[in-house]
Amino acid sequence: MKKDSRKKATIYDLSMLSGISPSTVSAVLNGTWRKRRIKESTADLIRDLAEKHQYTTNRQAQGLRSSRSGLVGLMLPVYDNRYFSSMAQTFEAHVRQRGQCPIVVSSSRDPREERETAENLISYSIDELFICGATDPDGVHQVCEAAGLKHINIDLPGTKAHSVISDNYEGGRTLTEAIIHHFPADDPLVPDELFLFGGRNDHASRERIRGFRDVKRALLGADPEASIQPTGYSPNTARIAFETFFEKAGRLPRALFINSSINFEGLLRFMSAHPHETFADLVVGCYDYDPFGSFLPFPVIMMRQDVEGMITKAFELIEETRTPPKIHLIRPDLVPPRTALTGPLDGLKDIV
Amino acid sequence: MKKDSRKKATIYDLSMLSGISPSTVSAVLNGTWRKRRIKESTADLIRDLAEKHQYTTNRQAQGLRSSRSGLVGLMLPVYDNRYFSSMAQTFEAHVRQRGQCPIVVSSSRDPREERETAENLISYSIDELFICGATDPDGVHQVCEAAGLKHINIDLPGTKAHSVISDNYEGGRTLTEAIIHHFPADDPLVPDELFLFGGRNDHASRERIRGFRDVKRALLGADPEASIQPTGYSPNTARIAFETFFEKAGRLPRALFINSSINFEGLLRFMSAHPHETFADLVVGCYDYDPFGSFLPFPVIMMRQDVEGMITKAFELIEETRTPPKIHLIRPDLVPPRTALTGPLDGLKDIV
DNA sequence: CTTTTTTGCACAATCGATGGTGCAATTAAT
DNA sequence: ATTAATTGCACCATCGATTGTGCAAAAAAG
Repeated sequence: MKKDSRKKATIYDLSMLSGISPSTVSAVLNGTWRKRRIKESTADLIRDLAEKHQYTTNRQAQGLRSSRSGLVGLMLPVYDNRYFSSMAQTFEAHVRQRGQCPIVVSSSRDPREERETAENLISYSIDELFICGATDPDGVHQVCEAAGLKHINIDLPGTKAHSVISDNYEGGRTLTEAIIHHFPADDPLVPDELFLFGGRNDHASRERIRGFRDVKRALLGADPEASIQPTGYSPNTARIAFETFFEKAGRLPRALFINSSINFEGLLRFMSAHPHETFADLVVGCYDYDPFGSFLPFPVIMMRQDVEGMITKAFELIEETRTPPKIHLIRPDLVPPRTALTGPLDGLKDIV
Repeated sequence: MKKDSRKKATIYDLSMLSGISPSTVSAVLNGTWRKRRIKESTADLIRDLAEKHQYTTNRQAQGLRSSRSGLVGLMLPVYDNRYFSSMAQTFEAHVRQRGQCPIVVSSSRDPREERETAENLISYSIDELFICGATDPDGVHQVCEAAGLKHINIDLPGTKAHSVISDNYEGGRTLTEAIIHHFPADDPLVPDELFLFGGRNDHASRERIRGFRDVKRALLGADPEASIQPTGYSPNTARIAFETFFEKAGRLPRALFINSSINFEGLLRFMSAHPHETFADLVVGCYDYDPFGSFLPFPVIMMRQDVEGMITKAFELIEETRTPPKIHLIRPDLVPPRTALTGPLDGLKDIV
């Protein structure tokens, strides 16, 4: 009876089997059947049949017709660190809860690749795009705008669409204060013992640096220009910066403000080439949270960005296209050294 | 002239504008035009027009017609740890290189959710599915099989399709040996000072445990049953196991074989509740690599699973459906303490 | 027992791209 | 100058679901 069981059943198959027209089958299965005044009994019949034949709707056909795919895109710079991977995890949970399907891609912080990635996603008729940590959010905006695609910026702000980002200035202040206060009153930090490494000339780095400087000036009385060492977002350039500093100064600073966990990995690389004693009295503040990072042999104070809060806010705002673009700040949390926070993993059932 | 510029141009638009038939336009733009004996000049004309109007093909329509979407799926248990996030990163790179689009989803180690996730991906007519770390790979296989979808298991093996997994037995042996050899000859480890925590009753855990026991018996002469403490793959159950042990024994074992970085996070949670001295002479081996984990205050020996190797092998094998299902083992690498390996992040350009 | 209203569903066009088929016009062969 | 072969492209059905429209049959109103 059934044709090749390898081919999925379609509404036409169900139509043939039941003698009911394809349009009615469709209406029943997509829930619009009441509006179309289909008899309850007819609906039941079709639903049974659909179940029996394991019918699932072909989303390509559905999407073609309705020009909505049920796909929601998230564009990330990279997957492979705790900040972005928890972003992906949280995003996915939200999307699936709305009955849609997440499609997460990375674009390597390259403006051209960002635009091409967006184009590519658009060719799949995605319904919405979350642009996270883009180097050129406004470039991506143009592409989305041209296709009439709803979109929102996360992590790094743009000027053409709403943005939801970490409160980098306040976060930078808080972290800097925590670093300074970590030193005892009888042996306090002095201005040229506290350096900021990492980041580049983007909104997040600028704001964090501004917070860093403001607090440094206020609490330590001075803020030498040289205490800011932007390195880009790469472990390797950060490593080189640490090496260079170390060779010049003969030691690391007593205290480091590291701009991201990616840059922190640069410190790890530096560490692997130097004996443990090099870090005996080091204090690190890192703008990102990584559970293992929190337990290194020296005190590591971390800022956990509120990923859940950012994603939630972004979902609220993505519908909002009437009001002029605005930047929404989400406060990050200070995480003291040796702290293991719970995360998305804790949502899973504990099966042994 | 142009209609709503918010709507993407279609082959019909280009057809109207050029006076050339849609089928010819299509042939030119999808590359089959030589086979269809289209004049070079006609092709040029259409390509110019396509460029001018920023034409991109509608993948839904294309997919509907050809029943191939260009989407390649990866199903993960979770995103949020370095092993799986590097899996996602590596997978994406391979897929994009083949001109396809990655679609990564997580399924929480829940057999039902795994099958439903697969169904959902299938409804998007994905071309291939990589099933990574699935609790019930054979269940997912059934779903794929019914839809005629090519698929392959990674990380945890199934019996119905090819599997590419870490060489858990050899890895387990190597790691156990490394732990034991980390202790000096004048104060060697004794059998009941080395415990294995984490994992559950899955293929990976069983093989690692087998390697652990074999080496332990060979090098230490005995292997008490109690030295294996499966906890499932959750930070919290692992934490509880450490707490329980600690309360009973008054201390942690001198050496730990931890089954995964997720379980290692359970140790972090335990650590946050105990003073630093508790871990003064601890040696840890962890079956997974995390750069920050490698630099904890005690020696941490890690096994890095060869994600790149596994993904590469999986892409080779997924085409191979004639031969009976086989398990392909990929050797992991031993990573000594205080080692910062490079990873996918290093592929990015270093922009400051 | 008509006329009007409501119910229940079928028909057919549509979304955009693809590929088999057919048919002029051009070129080559005889 | 015919016939045969080749070139260049148009036509049309198709993939599967959606939706506006139309039309019988059943029910309600008169």
